[in-house]
Amino acid sequence: MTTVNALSEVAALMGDPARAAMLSLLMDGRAHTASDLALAAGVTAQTASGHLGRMTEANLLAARAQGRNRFYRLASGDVAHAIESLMALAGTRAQPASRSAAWRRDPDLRFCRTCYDHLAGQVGIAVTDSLTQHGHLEPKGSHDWKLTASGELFCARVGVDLAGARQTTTRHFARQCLDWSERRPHISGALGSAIADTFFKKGWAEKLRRGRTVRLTDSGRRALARDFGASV
Amino acid sequence: MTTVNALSEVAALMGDPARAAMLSLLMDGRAHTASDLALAAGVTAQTASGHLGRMTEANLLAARAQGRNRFYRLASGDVAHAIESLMALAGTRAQPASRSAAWRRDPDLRFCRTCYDHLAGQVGIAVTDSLTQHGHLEPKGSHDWKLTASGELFCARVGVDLAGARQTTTRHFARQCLDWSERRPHISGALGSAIADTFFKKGWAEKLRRGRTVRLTDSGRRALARDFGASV
DNA sequence: ATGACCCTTCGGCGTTCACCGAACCATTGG
DNA sequence: CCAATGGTTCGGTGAACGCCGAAGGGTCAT
Repeated sequence: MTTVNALSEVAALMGDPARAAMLSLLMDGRAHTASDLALAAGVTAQTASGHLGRMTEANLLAARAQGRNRFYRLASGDVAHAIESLMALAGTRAQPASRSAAWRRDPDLRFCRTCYDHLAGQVGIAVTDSLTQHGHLEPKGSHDWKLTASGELFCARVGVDLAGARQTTTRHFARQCLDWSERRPHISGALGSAIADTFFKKGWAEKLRRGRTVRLTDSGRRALARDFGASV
Repeated sequence: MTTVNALSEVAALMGDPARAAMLSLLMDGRAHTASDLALAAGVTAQTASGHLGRMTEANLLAARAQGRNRFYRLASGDVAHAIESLMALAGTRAQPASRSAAWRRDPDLRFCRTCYDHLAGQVGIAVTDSLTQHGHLEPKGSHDWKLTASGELFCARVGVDLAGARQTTTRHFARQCLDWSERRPHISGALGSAIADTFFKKGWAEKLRRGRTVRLTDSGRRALARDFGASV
């Protein structure tokens, strides 16, 4: 009974078009101002404020005041994961015709994007597949991965900050996150975040100014081939 | 953006308390009747029908008519995954299978009964599972089974009158029939009837005087273990 | 201070949608 | 045949909620 109410309440929060637009923008993992989110949702500031308050109240968002602005971000990776799962469902809703139409509309987003703080899309899947195929990563249960001994060596060689990822105790270490465009799980959690950080820090990838789209640089493409044995 | 609208639409479907209650019940992975779901949601049959129609339309549920009943189940594991992700946000977990009042009203009926002319209940499912797990039977489409070459040999060895079953041209040969109590398909059609006949002819099972309840004899229990590799 | 900017709270309006009563098919059993 | 059961469709009603205008409280500049 309680669990049912909780399900409907959180789903109803995501079920409003304005709130969904806000959440969609926040899927880039960055913090956005209230007015920025109002603009993205196509509503006035008052309306947006109400939405943001409710979502913060429900622990979907985390708020932080800074000067005159108020910044909102997704409260946790779990929230991003749930949103991604729902998007995966939405992708299967209308099968072939409208799928290919909506599919081609944003090929860059499909190719590489941030999902909260880790990589998603073809690149995210390529990284994950490389790790599993080389035995660095193994499925553990239905929601997690296990980093093997060879995986630890691999991280050290490539420069992934494993120690930093292990420091956070409040967070899942290696999580399976269902990719909405590829429809297969990619690596998320603290490890997924650390891997993404490596990509950004080494200049292998860079976030575009607007949206969740990520551009894979030439050196990133070479790194994928050299270190991961993958091509995209 | 198309993906935003799709997100809000699917989330809004889950956001209604009545629909959430239905989905929560369906998380047990089984198929449930429309009235069962109406009861679980605490709404009338008309209201439930509307909800179920909308969720089926959106490919969240799959419907299958059987006799007077209409069985609904989650359309895919992805749907279950998304629901579970949403439940995780509220810190609660999917509830295990809940036993209704009708469930324990007649344990014998649940154990073994006739469904028209073939076996149903735990025994019917055990027989069907044995055949599929040994590669004798394969799903064909969404309503039929295919009897493999090894399945033909198995029938000959156990004494199922395959030739007689093949004679009837007016009837489906190997049909999937959704089990009322187990909520999974068991074998029906001419082949299911022939298998049941074998059980009755060899004294493995006998129909009780009244009702559809069937009693599995001791020799039937041994035959299940010996010939089918199953235990109930 | 004064204005400009950002955000929130309040109140009233309008649309949406979940709900049920009633009536209408379909299947089954006697 | 008819009665019983399960399910759906239709129409009207009521409440919930998203929306904006107006007003108020912070924060930063000049």
